Amino acid sequence: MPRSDHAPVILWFRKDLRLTDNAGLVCAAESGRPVIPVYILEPTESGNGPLGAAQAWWLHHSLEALDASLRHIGSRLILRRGPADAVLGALVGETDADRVFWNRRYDPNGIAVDVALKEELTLSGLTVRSFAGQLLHEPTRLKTGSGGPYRVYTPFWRALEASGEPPEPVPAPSRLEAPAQWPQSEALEDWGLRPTAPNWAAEFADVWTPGEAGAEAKLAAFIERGIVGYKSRRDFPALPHTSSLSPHLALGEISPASVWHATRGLGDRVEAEDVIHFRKELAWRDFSYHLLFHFPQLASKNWNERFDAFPWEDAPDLLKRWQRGQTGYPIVDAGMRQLWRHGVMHNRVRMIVASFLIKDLMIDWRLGERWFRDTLVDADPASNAASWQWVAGSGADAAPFFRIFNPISQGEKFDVNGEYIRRFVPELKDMPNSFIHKPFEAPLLVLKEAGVSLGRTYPLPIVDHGKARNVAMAAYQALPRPDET
DNA sequence: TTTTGAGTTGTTCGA
DNA sequence: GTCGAACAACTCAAA
Repeated sequence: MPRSDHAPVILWFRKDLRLTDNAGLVCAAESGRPVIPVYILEPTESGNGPLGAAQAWWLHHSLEALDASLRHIGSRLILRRGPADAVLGALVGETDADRVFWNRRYDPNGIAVDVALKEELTLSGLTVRSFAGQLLHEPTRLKTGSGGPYRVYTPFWRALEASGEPPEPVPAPSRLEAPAQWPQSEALEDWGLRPTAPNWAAEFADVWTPGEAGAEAKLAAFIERGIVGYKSRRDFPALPHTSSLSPHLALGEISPASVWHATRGLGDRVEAEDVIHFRKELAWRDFSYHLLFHFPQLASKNWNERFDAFPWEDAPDLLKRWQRGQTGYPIVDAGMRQLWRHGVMHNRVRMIVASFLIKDLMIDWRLGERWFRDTLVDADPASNAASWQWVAGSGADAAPFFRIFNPISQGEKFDVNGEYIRRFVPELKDMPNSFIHKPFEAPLLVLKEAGVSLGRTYPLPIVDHGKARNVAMAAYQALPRPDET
């Protein structure tokens, strides 16, 4: 038998750290050849884009989990650092592999690297194959009637719904053939992905189990309990009715198609409306990638250029107070502290804190985007940028400028009993419900009984929301009209 | 080509 | 306390 029939396949893992519903992996397994799974830690300027500190923690544990899963099917994960072309070139030389498989990624950096790499490897005689699986549908699949990309979510959703279900997930292979000799792997510990001193990620492990099994457990729990009443209850940050799948999806520990199909056939137990609203959230993720694909500067430039003239404040002290959860507005502080402690923030609270940074503090949304990217375990280049622009009003299909969240009424509406506040802002835990969202309006006696001393145990508000709102409205109204630019 | 209906997530004010 | 209107105009998507 000619030697090339047994030349190994290199399977390059990227944002698809899973065995189930992994098209590239299945194809490699079915080739009947030895498979060499590899993960490459690429420099930030190439490949995956900047890796935030919180997500780096996650990645460490996810790679550990992936290696363990691979060992169960007779394989293992090879770890290498460096630019993808150099690393793959070296691996090909060391292993005599003649084909490289991967699943496609859709962020602009990743696309650029992959396109160049595919050409380079193909020219040097290798077979390169890439597969879909990071999104429900690839970002070029849905087009408007005139052939362009969608800019409004609702028509995008209708088109997605009308275009049929995403492909059925494919099962994990039961066995991978090992190469005669494993190439060298770097040690995960040497990558320094976890924080050392101070260990700000100490509580992450209480909340999260990175890896495919953790993702499946979260999904099962959500299908069992969370999805019931999802449409209305998902807005309440103290309730466990969001799926918490975003960090798992961000690194591809579970595929969006698997999640989509898991919400089928739930019968009478779950209202159809709840399923639809959950799927619409999955579709938002696709819509964000659709936007990013067609507007690669989504994270750095206003999608709507009119906003280039917005008079952002240069206020590093206020930015720091926001980052630390010391604004004096309890719902904002609770959200920012949840983010710091758990690497995540409830979706509704994200809107509130984002609105506060942009509209109350008039700080550039890009600074908020950057902070989220560094602190969220679910940091995603498309969702993060698209959502910040949505709140700023500069994005596609964005919030109108007059939609300015009131941090007091949002708190009163969605955290009625202050449960979420008490969890993350313990210095307010004894405040009565009537003032927990606005301690600055509480009579002295109430404060005293709750053990709160404003400006000492809990900050005074750093801005007056009412005044700040008027200033922001005026700034938005003063933006040049499109025909004046 | 032109027209038309519609557009994630809110707040405030006045009747 | 409740309710509807105003808060702006713009641009998209499809007929």
